[in-house]
Amino acid sequence: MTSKHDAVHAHKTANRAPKPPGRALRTANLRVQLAESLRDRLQMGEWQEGEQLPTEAELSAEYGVSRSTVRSALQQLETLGLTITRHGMGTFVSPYGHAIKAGLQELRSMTDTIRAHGMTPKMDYHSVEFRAATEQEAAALALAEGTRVLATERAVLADDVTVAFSYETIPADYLPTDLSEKDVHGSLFALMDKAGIVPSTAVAEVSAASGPEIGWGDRDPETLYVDLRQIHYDGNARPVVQSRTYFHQGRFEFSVLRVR
Amino acid sequence: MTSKHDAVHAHKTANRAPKPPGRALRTANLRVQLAESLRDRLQMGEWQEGEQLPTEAELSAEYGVSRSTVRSALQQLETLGLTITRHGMGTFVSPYGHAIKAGLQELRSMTDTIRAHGMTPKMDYHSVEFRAATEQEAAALALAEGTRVLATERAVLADDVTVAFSYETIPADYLPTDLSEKDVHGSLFALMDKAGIVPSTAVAEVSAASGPEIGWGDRDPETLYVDLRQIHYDGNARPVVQSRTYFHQGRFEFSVLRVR
DNA sequence: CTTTAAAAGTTGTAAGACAACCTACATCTG
DNA sequence: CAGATGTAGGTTGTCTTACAACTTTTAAAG
Repeated sequence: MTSKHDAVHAHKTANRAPKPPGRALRTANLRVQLAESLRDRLQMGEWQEGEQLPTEAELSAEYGVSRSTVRSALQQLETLGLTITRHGMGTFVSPYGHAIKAGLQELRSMTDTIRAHGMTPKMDYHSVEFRAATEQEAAALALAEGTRVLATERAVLADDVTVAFSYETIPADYLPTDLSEKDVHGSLFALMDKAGIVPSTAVAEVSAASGPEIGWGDRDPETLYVDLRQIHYDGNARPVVQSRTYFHQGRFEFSVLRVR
Repeated sequence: MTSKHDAVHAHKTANRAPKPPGRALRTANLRVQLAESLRDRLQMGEWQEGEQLPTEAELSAEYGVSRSTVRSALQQLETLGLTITRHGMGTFVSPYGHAIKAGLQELRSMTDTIRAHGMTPKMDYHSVEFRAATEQEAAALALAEGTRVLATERAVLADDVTVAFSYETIPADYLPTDLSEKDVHGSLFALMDKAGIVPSTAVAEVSAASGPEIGWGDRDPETLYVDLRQIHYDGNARPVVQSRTYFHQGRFEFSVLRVR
């Protein structure tokens, strides 16, 4: 329709470009692109909680895709718990509040998650280092032991308050070849993006933790943390990042939207 | 096709039965029923991790539904992270291990979750009480203040080890009318099921906790807990249960499958 | 043996038709 | 008038058919 939502088709034609062989495709499916577009509009607050979305026919006309594709995208949103579709009535924004905007079930960078909470994110790098993978890391990332990895230690700040300490490990192969320690700042996802690596799934183990060995700088050793141990995978289920993040209890609550 | 998968159609015809008005439908959609059937088969381990599922055409023939419906169900599984579908190749079981069998993102009773971990669940009721809702409870459950609720305190055991303390509140209206305190045991989901209430979504807030006020009986006051505060909703997004569960750190780790 | 081409199998998208469901309004009935 | 009933229009649910796009296998050509 108008210029607003042409990204869907822009991608479609752009995919004819010579593709890097053996690499995970950016994402070919129309329905996935459409779902992402709608998800963005939802998270931008284009529709209120409980409000009805455009009908399938309207979306079909607006995006210039078939109703089948629109239905696929809408069903994806419903499966994620973002919308509720009722036979004969329409599709509505589900009323689960911020869980749909910043729920743990949706894989997003911490930067984005903090923004979704309405705060300003910042990353303070404590250390950045290329080194050989430890045995544990090699196992988690399905690498040969000793493979070079980038190891980072960062403090995550929201509105200039430290909300988490985070430790990440990424195989050096999955980063731009000319990268040096000095170039590492901001979002790690952005770096991997440049090398064509797109995390699409993650498994997170949740537990509680406390103790002086967590983090650095001025802090209370009695502090409780939510300990998130994650492994991120790309579209081909290949592990690409291992991370461990300690969220400062009380400063950054997060939610999970659970669906049947 | 054999009798094995006829449940899908059994439901279809059974839905002609006189429906209780104003009640959330059990689940009308064919695609949802099919997805549940496939999910059950996945969790029963019918296909190994990485293994290819039957093709869309095969499933269509096996279940006697159209390929569109099969696709809808498969896309639902993919959105949940249970499978990966590749253009021109097929649909495969995703290799994310136990996260797909007992991940927090899927709403299941604690009983089921413990079983999915390969352990035997048990509930020890510490107190069961009908009383008026507190202000906080009334707000969380969208009730008039003072509405009668069932309040329970339970210890959750896996293989006879206490893994969590749990506090639940359910509006009395949503339970069988003739229910008395003595009748409350085992799964609360089972009780609500009898009254036609089916939780379909939940929002869970995750944090860490510690202190002597958590739980009862013999225990170390230094113990760390993962604190899960949940509100469960039925298919019409009406809140039906409020709960707060403290998982004993180290005794019951849980995971979240995050999807983009 | 290597390269290229064709074929077969699988998922992705489109279009059209009709069923099932919901709401609102009009109409009938007592 | 009040309540039940019918009807029309809008929306989602399912099915059918067709073809495009992608992957692997097979066959043919060099």
